[in-house]
Amino acid sequence: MSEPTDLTEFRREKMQNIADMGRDPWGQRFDGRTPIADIRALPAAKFDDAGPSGPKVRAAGRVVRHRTGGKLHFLELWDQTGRVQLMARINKLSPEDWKLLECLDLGDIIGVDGEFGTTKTGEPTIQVEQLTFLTKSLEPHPKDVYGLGDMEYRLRHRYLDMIYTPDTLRRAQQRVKIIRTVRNYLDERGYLEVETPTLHAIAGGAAARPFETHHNALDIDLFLRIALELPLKRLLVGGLEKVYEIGRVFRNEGISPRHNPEFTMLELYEAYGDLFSIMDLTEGLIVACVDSLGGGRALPCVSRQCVPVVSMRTCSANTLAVPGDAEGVQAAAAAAGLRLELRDDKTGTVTTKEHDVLVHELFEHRVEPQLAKSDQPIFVYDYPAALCPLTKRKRENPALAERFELYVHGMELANAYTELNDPITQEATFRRQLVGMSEEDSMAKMDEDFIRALRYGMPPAGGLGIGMDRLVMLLTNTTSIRDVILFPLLRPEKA
RNA sequence: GAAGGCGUAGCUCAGCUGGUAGAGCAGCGGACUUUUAAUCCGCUGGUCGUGGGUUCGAUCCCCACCGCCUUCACCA
Repeated sequence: MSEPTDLTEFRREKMQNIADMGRDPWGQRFDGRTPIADIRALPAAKFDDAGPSGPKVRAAGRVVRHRTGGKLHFLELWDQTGRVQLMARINKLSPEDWKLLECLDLGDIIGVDGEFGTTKTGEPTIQVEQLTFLTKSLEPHPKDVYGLGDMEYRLRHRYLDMIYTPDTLRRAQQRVKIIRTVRNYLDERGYLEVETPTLHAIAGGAAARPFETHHNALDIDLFLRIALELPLKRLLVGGLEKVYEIGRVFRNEGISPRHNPEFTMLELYEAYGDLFSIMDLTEGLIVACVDSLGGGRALPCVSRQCVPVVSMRTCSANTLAVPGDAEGVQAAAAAAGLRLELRDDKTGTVTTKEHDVLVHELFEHRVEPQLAKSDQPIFVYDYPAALCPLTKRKRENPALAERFELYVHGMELANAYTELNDPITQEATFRRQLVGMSEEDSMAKMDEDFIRALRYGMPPAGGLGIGMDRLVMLLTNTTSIRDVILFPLLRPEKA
């Protein structure tokens, strides 16, 4: 990548010096080390050459600081659990190890054996007695005290970001905890985790542009999945009563602080449930995730009483003061600066937007910003049915769908339905969606097999989708999805 | 896809209506056995994102391109 500079030349020289001493610059197996966090938890007394010695420890890690002196060096050793100071005194080391010490650069990986204790100033420290060289770092490391400022640099050198931006590693570890908590929570309640295909012949289950690919042997075009929904519902037909999948989905759309082209989704289906049983589950699940990180429940996401359940209609009416009739909505939409017409760029056709679409746009433009101001998580329900093709309609009002979304700090965190299991209605909504769809979107073809599966009979069910990346963002208090995805998509560097 | 901002040493950043670049840290040499942003003395380090243009002269002004960031659009 970068051309050799003087800085790397010096490191190469030192690598050669190490090899000339008969040490391996690339190291060997190193058994019996203790994680630095565990070492720091040991009882530590002040070093005393005359008195009894402290516990002998072995640690391995990366040198992230060093303060050299004539016959006394201080270093800092870093591993994934933390940092600890090393003290190297010339009279405690063999002459060979002292020579090796003088070949160390920032970023080298070493193993140490020594006594654990504290220095004069009380700093927990390993007094090094034996030094094992494990890996030479040939690239100059950033000086960590100022941190890494440039986001592009951090993303293109994520490995350095993990070492020198403590939050990056911490969040990666918290992400693991959260996902494991979700699995445990669901497993304990009898949900089966399954894996369904990533390559789909028809990209269904959501309305997003898919990535396209091609299978050579079958000579067919395939799509990376945009949702997990349709295969999982087939499993409900097949008799699995509680299923979930945590998997990567791919959407060929814009990149933003809340969107990455590939992201991790939880989808879950529960036979004989509905959106309210799912609401309970969602709360329990998220609370379990909050608790898994320790640090208490900073978010008021504890019980149903604390979580307002807001109807989209009520919400719209309160915030916008419009009646539920079509004229009122149109007037409010116009006042909000929304376009009332829909133009198809390909055909040039101009059509009036449907009432339901306008309600939804009003919601997004006028109500969502209000939700963002709320400290409380909010379940929003009573979505216009036209916006929810996979959702069962309310029996008492078929214009509304049995769907809720959970908003936290204005971010859509979860999306749930009472699932539509009526194949006749399902086919009709699919057909309605496909009418007038542009050529570009025609890959969202009717999934005939899914309809067929419904005709065989899918039990009434509740379903849930949670964007895991956004959940991690929420629980780790970050505002960019790039902070919770270790390798977000970037344009490749030029050669 | 649109608008705005940014790109200077290994890292973090200065650089004044245009006179071919500075600091701290890192690095190199030296001193130092209790430092922890160690300190002290000396030194090195740059195709100022890339390519054009204007100008006697461009890091600075103009154009194009590349990359990142922010907002918007897309994302039922």
